Amino acid sequence: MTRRPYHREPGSVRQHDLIEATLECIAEFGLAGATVREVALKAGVTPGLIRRYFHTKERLVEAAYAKLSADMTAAINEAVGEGAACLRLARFIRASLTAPLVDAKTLSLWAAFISSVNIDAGMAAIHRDGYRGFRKRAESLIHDLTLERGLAPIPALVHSQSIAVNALIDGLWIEFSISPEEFKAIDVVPFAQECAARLLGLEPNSLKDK
Amino acid sequence: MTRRPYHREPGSVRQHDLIEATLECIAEFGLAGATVREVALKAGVTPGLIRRYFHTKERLVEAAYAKLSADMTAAINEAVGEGAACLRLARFIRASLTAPLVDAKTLSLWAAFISSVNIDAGMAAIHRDGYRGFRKRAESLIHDLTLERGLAPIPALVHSQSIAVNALIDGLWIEFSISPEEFKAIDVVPFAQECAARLLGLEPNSLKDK
DNA sequence: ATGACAATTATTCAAGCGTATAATTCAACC
DNA sequence: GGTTGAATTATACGCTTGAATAATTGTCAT
Repeated sequence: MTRRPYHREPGSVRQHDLIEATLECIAEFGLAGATVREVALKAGVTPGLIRRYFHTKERLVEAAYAKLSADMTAAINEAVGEGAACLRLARFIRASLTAPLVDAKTLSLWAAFISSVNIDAGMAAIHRDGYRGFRKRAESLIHDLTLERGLAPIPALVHSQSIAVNALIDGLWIEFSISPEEFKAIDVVPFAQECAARLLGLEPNSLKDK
Repeated sequence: MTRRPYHREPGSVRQHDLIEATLECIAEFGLAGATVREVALKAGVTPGLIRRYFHTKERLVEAAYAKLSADMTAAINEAVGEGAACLRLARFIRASLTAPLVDAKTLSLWAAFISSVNIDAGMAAIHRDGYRGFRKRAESLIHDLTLERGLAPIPALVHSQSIAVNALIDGLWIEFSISPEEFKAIDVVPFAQECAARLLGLEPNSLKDK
């Protein structure tokens, strides 16, 4: 048996690699398959480093969830960009319903983490943070859109509209991520944009981004 | 150490108890926490019985997923009942968005199973069966509703409408199951019924069941 | 140069896992 | 009323797990 070559890396790189390896392991083998040995192997290090940088496996998994949540948020934020509210909302819908967000592995990861939200208080806290941001962003887009149409935003109405649009997007995201082959016939992005327009009482083609 | 009293039960009772105990364990401790010992303890039997009735733990978990899927389907089917299509669809929405379907533990279970659909072929097959039935039922309700309005159902349109309504319901189901306290201000059933009416191009109050 | 120290690897440990098998219990049959 | 056999319990086994600790390596200040 030969000793693994000793190789130093900055702590931030090690943490990043371990988190990424954890996400890959969970996506491939499930939460139970993300063992310290498997994660370390995939990250190209020794299991002891997990203890060094995350103290326990539990904290590593929490960090991985936080990373996934942040990555998904960032992907959408980046896609939304600047411009008219109707255009930003259309881009918001597009980003939510195309790769990399729509992806079987991403859905597996999301489901694995969601399943532990009711079990683990730490995971629940991470979930709360990420999800609230997601909802608030949709709400602010719809708020801006209302202003753009020359109407006075009624907070309660904006709130409920954002819940409806978010639910529609979430549901489509799940269905298309989990069984893309079942919905081949539908072009999900324009379809979702039209549905959202209906929910908001807009003309069907007012939420296109292309 | 005292020997557990020997108590015979019909095989069907044993299977039912073990499946129920498995679901409880997964809801409480996650998939990884549903060990043969914990499940047997909760079912009031000895771990050996799992092997006897399900051969492996894997098959027990698959049976538990099938049971959850069947239970959810049955709860909705029972609630839909008979009557006018608009009434049945309204009841379909109500049943999907109230207890026992809307429940934190049910969501935990569902997420745990979904997270293993991409990993385990057996789970994928069970998922496919259950989910297809769910989609087909919504589709047939919308089909009947179209006829009821005196229109000729266009298959592609019915199909896409059912996808949209299903997505809306799924999304609301998840949001309300996972954080009911965040949406206290909204009466989800009439809200969902109005949203579905919008998606289908109906008048807002045409999908009420009460 | 070298000694201290942090980073990394290697080893060890007790606990818990799924499974396999052996030992018991009870009811039904002849 | 023994006997057989299925249902149940109990025990044993090999393996994997997360964690703890020991051994090693390289860097950097002095």
